[in-house]
Amino acid sequence: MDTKPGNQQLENALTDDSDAGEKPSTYLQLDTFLPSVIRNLAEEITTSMSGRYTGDFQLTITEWRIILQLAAKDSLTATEIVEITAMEKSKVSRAVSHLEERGFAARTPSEEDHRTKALTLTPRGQALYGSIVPRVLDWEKYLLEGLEISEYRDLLYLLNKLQSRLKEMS
Amino acid sequence: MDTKPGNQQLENALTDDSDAGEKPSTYLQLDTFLPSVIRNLAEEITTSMSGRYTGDFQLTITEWRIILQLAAKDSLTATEIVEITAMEKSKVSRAVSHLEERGFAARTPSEEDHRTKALTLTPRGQALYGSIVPRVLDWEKYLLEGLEISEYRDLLYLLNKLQSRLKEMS
DNA sequence: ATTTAATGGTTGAAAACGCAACGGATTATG
DNA sequence: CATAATCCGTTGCGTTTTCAACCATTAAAT
Repeated sequence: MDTKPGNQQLENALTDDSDAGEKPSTYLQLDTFLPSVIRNLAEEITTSMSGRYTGDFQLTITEWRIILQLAAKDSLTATEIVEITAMEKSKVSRAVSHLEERGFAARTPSEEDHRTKALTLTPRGQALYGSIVPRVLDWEKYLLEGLEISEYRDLLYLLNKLQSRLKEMS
Repeated sequence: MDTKPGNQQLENALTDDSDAGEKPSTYLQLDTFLPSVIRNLAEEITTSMSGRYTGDFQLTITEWRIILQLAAKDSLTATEIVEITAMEKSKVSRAVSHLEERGFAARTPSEEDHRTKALTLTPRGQALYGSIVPRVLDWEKYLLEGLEISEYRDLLYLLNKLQSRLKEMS
């Protein structure tokens, strides 16, 4: 049944008598399970909003996320983006390459550390950012009509707290 | 500079004098921008937790998310999963195929509507679920030590409210 | 009834991704 | 110092994802 070779541990777990067949004793309540709730929400947000930059501007979500970071900090290193966004480094690397090819971003080798490169938005990249931001803010405004201002503040606080907790854990 | 043909709209936007060169007037505050905050958080949660099922059990995140849904509702249709998780339908389709090949899930053609198929976990799939859940709950418990119980409740409430808002919007 | 539209799910082809391995640069260790 | 270990970023390769087209079935419209 199992196509991949040599994962006896999997088979052991599955033929283990515990829980097999009946409803497992340890049951996972889905609608209060944060990983699911947050991921589903994130996915829904993305699909709802991404039309504002994928269509006319032909950006992938990954590229847009990188542009957001670069616009906010002016200059960043690839690993810094990785740390902030929790994306794979190869994913970042290739997305930046693509942005560079299209003239939206630039990679400048650092003076101090010759391993790193400073990533920046080109003027063209800033113009792109400037074109997209109003659309996105418009969308955001619409979204936030669903929350009281105090709720918005609380939500950000709690999400940040969770974020800090994850940093502690890793 | 632009490799793709025929997107004059993009070029128009970029050569438009508004915002070009200088810092755009409409600036996006990143650390209070929910799409970024939530997506980064979701990504961090995934990378932190996914080791609990990808390693020994050789499941992709997508497959695990589907298993979670099937375990919670016993029987679901592909589009129902799509609606709940906001994943692409082809993504779901192929992931389910894979789960079926490995004997974890089954597709049973529906009686009423011959277009749909009822998706279920096989006993083997339930056993897999039963093996993973404790690991995941263990991780969750650790994560939630970062929040007060009232905060946890508030967070869920607010995330749900946001979710509802998104449904309204679409 | 017959045609038309909409829905559920699958699939081909191209793009994007994830993992592991790598090369060059720096830091730590003996 | 030399040498090992670490770090930054890129790349090869196999897998997954995406987008659109598609088939089969059901619902709506004329």
